[in-house]
Amino acid sequence: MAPQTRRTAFPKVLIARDSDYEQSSSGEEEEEEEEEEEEEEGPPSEEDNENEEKMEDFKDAKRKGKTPITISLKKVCKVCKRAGHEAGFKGATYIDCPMKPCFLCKMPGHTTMTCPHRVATQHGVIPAPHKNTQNPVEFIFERQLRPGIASIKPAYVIPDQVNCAAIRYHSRRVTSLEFHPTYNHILLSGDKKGQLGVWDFAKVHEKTVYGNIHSCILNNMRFSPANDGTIYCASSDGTVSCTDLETGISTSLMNLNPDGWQGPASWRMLYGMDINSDKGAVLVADNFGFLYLVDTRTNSRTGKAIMIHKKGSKVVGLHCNPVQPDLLLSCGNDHFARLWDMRRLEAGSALYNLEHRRVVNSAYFSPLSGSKILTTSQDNRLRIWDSIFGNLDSPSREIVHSHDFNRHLTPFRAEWDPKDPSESLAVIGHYISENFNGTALHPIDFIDINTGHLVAEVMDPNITTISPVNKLHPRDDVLATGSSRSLFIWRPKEKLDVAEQLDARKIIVFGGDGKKRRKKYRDEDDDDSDDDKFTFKGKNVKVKKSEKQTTRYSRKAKR
DNA sequence: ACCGGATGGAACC
DNA sequence: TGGTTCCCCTCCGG
Repeated sequence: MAPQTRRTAFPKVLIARDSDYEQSSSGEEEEEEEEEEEEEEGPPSEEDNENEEKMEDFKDAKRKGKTPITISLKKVCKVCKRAGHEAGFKGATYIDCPMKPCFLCKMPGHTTMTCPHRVATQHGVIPAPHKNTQNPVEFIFERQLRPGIASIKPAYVIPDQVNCAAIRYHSRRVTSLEFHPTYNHILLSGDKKGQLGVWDFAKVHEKTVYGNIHSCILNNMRFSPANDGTIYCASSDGTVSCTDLETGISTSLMNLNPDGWQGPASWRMLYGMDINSDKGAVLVADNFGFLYLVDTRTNSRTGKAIMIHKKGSKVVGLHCNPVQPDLLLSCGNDHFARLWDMRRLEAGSALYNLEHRRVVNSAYFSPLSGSKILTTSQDNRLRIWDSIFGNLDSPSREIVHSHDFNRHLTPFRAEWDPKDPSESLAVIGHYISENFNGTALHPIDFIDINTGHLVAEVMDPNITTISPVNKLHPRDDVLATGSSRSLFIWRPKEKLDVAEQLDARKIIVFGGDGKKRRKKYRDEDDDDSDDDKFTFKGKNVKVKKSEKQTTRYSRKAKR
């Protein structure tokens, strides 16, 4: 939204040659030998010296707001523009630029290949300090609660095989997922365009897409606790909607942009949302730091907007404590997650302010006891804050994990496994790719947040896109993934029979696809009716025509 | 097969 | 404080 500007002067031209360094430029070398300290990196290498002059020029031009055009006859790193190394894929392995801090843990001196946090079985563990050992709360916990907690943790069950079809009914990337609270096979999905999909993944072909509820990003959705046929959605169009899933009839409970588009400075977008059934309220928060309450009985806004995060900053997440209805957790772009008492909601009155080094993508209470908080921050760390064994002044544990990509992707959020009685299993997509048998894949990680161990990485050679949106089923061993525009359902491999495993390999992309895309495969004007038919579990479903398409989840091959 | 665009945040000054 | 520029593994479609 920032205004586009044009360069006013022609930039300097630099030429780097393979043999000895020679330079031709647009003319006079003013202030060429101006003193300037090189950025603090290790000792300069041969290549550094060779290119010093060029770098000076580069910086010089940069200072004047002109980016020089570098005509390179020499192989140069695309990241740091220096010779002697090259960042990028070597086969399916990505080689980092050694001049940059580690892309995983952000510390200088090594790359992701050699990062100590990259060891698979001990993924990025920073040991948890065991605090407050003589704390009376802990004493009571040990006396009264510990006996009720199984000492031997049940083995985790990991849904690691795509078993029913991948579906692609969204025309833009998926931004949110929610399982139906009572129907086990219904998955709701929202996308960047504001479309809401309802998918019965047991009857694979049964899907409904509501395209008229919102006009842009569907950021969060929650089922009504009172009526599980009703879903609330918060969108970047500034409205909260309440939709009946049977009829598709939707009402708008609140519209923060009643006057339409008046420019980016006034356009309000709704991000975080949760429902407090105890108070009969839908809580939503916007991109200017404000919280709004909507009464679910009257479907109308109550009270005034409350500033809960830094003025002008986006509040991306809200979560009500599952046990204590008065506790509210929020997180946002001001680098904080904040804990609030619903009875005393006013600017600056948070009970705790959980500090992070970067933007906080999500903050969730643990699903059963509500005593732990799991946050995902753009500094590539998951943090666990424990209100019983720790205090909320600092995290009990930090887990280094690659999820810091920002633009063009839905933000990664670590999600609890709602079925895990020990409240220690979390799932989160992985940004940087790993080399799996020669294919660069972005796995979905299952992490034991008590130990920091990577319990499992789930991936499929046909899914080459990044999977930032993941949700574990509230009752079944099922994982739902939103990756680009596609949805995937995963189940544990050992629970699939042979036929199901074969099915999983056969049927891949089907369903209403974008018309423009389908033109790629046929020229005639088309609607949904003339796709090839395919039988899956006795149901007629539609699949793409070409053989390639039926064996791939995504369109493009990656090498 | 290439390339531009949609985009958000941070680091500059 | 605001305007400007840059940014390391996107992904789609023209």
